[in-house]
Amino acid sequence: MLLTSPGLPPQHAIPLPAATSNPTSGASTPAGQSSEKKQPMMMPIHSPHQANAMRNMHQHMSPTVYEMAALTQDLDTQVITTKIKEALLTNNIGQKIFGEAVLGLSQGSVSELLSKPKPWHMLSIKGREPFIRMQLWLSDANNVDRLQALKNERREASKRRRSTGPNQQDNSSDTSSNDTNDFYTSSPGPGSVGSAGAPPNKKQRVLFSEEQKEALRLAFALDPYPNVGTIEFLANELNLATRTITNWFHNHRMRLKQQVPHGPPGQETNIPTRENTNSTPFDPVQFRILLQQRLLELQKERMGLGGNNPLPYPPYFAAAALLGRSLAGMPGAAGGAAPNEAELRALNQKFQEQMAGLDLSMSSLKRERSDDFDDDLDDGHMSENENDSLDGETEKSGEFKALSNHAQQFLNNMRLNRRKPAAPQWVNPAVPSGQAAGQSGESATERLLNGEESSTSHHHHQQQHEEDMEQNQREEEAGDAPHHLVMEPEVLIKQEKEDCESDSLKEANEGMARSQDEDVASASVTSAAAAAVTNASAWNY
DNA sequence: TCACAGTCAATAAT
DNA sequence: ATTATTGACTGTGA
Repeated sequence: MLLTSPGLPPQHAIPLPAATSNPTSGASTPAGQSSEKKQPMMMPIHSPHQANAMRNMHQHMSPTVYEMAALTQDLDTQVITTKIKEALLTNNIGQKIFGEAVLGLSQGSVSELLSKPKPWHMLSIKGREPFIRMQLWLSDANNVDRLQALKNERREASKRRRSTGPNQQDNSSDTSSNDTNDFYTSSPGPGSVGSAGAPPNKKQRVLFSEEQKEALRLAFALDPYPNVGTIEFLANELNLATRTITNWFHNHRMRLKQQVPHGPPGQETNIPTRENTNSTPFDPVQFRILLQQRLLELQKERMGLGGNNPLPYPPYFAAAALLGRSLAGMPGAAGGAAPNEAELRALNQKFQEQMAGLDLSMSSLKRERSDDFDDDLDDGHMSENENDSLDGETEKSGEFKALSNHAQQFLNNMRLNRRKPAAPQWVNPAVPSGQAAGQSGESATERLLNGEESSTSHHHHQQQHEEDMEQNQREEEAGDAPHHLVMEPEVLIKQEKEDCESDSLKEANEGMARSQDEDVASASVTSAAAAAVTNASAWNY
């Protein structure tokens, strides 16, 4: 039996560099059923001793972080991160070490978590775990000391290594990792490349040029949920892989949503916000025109003129949508037929009017990567005459001739599929039926844990049916079922509204919370659990 | 296959 | 040296 010691952060994150595939899914997974598990389980368990020692609380092991994350309703992530930041700062502890040792996350992730914590109700259970860990860490008396110790340890290790020559993989202290190693040429998957053994296919992060970014932002403003046709069109225009385009859209959507968590009182920003992105279906012609303008401006700005004004975007979006709507009503535009000059001119006009008051200037004009200005906009003819394309009717013909091809076919596959984004699945409890989450096999467990009384309690109150369940469960625990805690409480916090209702949870929480100190205050994390976890030497120190 | 949530990890910026 | 940003990837679910 392996009791997963609750607080253990997802181990690794330290050792394996590239091997993204992750151990978690390891062997299991028989053929069929995919229903993988994820979450905390299976870790090597250091020290079998004490493991079961403490864990007698009603023979129920203390909740795992996952469970806590699932059962905790409402936690102020902002407060937690503030405390953490403060603690790290005053003790001179870096995000890197904190992330690795406490959260099991990389520096970048920690940074994001700390600086832009998503509100609790927006987090999935998985996403809540780091916050639970932070909370637990905060309530750990020796938290700082331990990290400090670890820090020293590492420093010495690296020092030693440096002086003793290149090889010599430190070792003593489990927590190796460290800077400068990382070449584990292991790069498993693709294989093919590698060969030379030297440059393990690095990741090579492709940087977009300002122009490309601008184009993407524009496209996003016009249609945050582009369909395949649009994606392809963009990929073509910008000379990027479609995969890259979709990645960008995904990332952008997510990151946009992530910020602006405040402003609770009414006031829903009109960020794209999922599906019904009504507005127009994205018109390549329109896109080109707008883009051209943007690029011109961009260029202008680059050449001195610092008329730059920040924040073009949010407003920009609204404007674009607006624009789109008006254009939609126009004859040829988006109609399907290649636009003629008159129309184009009209479009431009419209556009100008609409955009008149806005500031479309680039906010982030910093870091210009040496005027590669037009190299990426395919045929380059984009920027040729910067003599203010608008108004003149000269350049249109040539330019749009080229475009009409794209546009043409584009418009064809357009409007087919416009799939609506799946509903957000925050804390999707569910376990609707079938195997769903659990997968630890036995449904008994699920049922048992699921919903109300779940952990803690079985002594007091209720439940008609569970008598025997209890037993089942016991057996299971004893048996092996490592994960099993996959319980899926009826958290169902379902985004907005009703977010704080689920009484079942409340109950559970209360149950768990009985006794013990309470300095953790603000949080409703069960302090009991916290204590247990804490002294169970949970972290990676 | 798409969207999404989380993360990683290479770079940028401080 | 740290922290912030961000393109890409993995695991899920529909």
